[in-house]
Amino acid sequence: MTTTPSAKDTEKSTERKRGSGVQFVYDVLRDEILNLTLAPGSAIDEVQLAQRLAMSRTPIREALVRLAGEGLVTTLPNRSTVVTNIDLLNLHAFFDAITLMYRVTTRLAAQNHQPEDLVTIRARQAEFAQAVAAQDALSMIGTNREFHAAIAAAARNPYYESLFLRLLDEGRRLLRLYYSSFNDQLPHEYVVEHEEIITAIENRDIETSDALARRHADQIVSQTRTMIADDRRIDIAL
Amino acid sequence: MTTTPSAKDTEKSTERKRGSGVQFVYDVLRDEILNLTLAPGSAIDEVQLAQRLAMSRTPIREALVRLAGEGLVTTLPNRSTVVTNIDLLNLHAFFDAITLMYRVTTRLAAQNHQPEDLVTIRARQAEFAQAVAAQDALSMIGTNREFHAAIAAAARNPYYESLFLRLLDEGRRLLRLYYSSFNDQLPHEYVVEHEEIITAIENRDIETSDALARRHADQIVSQTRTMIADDRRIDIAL
DNA sequence: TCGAAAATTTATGTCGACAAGAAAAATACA
DNA sequence: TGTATTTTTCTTGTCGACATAAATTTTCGA
Repeated sequence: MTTTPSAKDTEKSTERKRGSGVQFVYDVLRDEILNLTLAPGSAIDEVQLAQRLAMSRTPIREALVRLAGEGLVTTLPNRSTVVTNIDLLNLHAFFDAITLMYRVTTRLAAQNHQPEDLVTIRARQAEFAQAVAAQDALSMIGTNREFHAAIAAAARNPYYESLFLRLLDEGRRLLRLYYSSFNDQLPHEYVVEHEEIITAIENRDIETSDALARRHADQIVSQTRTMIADDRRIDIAL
Repeated sequence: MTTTPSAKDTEKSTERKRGSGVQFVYDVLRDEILNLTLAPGSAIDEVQLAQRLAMSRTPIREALVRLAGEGLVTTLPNRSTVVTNIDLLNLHAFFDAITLMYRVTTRLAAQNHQPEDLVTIRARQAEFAQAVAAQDALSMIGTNREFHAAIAAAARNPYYESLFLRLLDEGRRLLRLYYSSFNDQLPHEYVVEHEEIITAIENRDIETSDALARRHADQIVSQTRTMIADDRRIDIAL
């Protein structure tokens, strides 16, 4: 575990454009955190990262500051920065907030969407349906996020959008912990619910959009709760 | 305009603890941005700031990254970072979001507050009432923020809390633009409404809390809208 | 053998410097 | 005189190095 000569080295070392350094580190770290490649609670060594990504510590630190702002890492003063733990005790706050954001963004999408938004939303839904057909649980999580992110974009409210994206990412991390038991027929129900949501948005039916989003969120929340309840053994690992 | 020998130099230069640099810059910049000491749209010169605060550019850049994450500054790639403009065109999104956050945090405070929360909330309310009595518009803005921030803390939902704080700060910046016409009897109404909200929270009356918060928010929004409508001349300055 | 204090090591926070884009200025050409 | 091009200047992005705080190890004493 000292040095990681993994298969994901990124092209040449010196072939990076000026100004892309921070963004690159940010993307890599963010992805590894959300994929649980970097375990919650694990420390992030700046020097090691600098070696691995072949750059100085400066852009790495700036990326870490950014990630800290989004709550993905936690910086202990004068100490190491660690990947933020998944807080199983405050899950109710998470579920409460994400449910509200599902509802609000869907409502506002019904109200404010432009024609091109529906094209994007349908494209995301197609990708989600494809992931479901392929029984690819990981891909489902990702494409489901993008579907709702597209709706949030159509809602035209950057404040809701940014919170919602943050919550969706947090959920992605949470589901990764428990994605093993993803072999029931629930995913197909999600596909149907997505279709209903699209129709409601298209019809600019705000109340129906709200109701559908709420039902959808409740469904997701209760399934996630079940997963967690079924799999308590992981808790002690945190 | 080159060097600014203003009256706010901060003690000696070398007397700063290790690790406090970024936080210090962050606090200074944040305050100056919210007070409009740094005008929206104005560029931030890293070198000049480094000279003024007597430190290297590194901690300043990290503070800027943090501020960018909160939307207070905007970083143009390979270009200067500027204080984020107040977007008067998307105000409806702002009002929508802040109204919802007023409601949600007040609801949840009624539901989740602990005894010590009420002590804090009452203290903040006393400070607000004092600002109103003193006719100090600037202090009203600040103490009003702290009052609602205390309620948000009692709501025990960090997701709502962080969004709400961000919105309250944005509102503080907005009101600064228009705080001149603050000489009517409205502030006293706010004091009364605050008292009613406290009572509803204390009684754990969720629905009343919600209704009061909504009315309070509508009041604030409509007053702000009026201010803006009365004072269009500033728009061209942006 | 155990515990406390001192020394060492490790990693972070900060610094000054250099290089590469972008804006501004200067020059050349029509 | 106006426009295009080159040059200069200026600011940002990145780097390597040093200093300091915390963790770790070592040493000393009871």
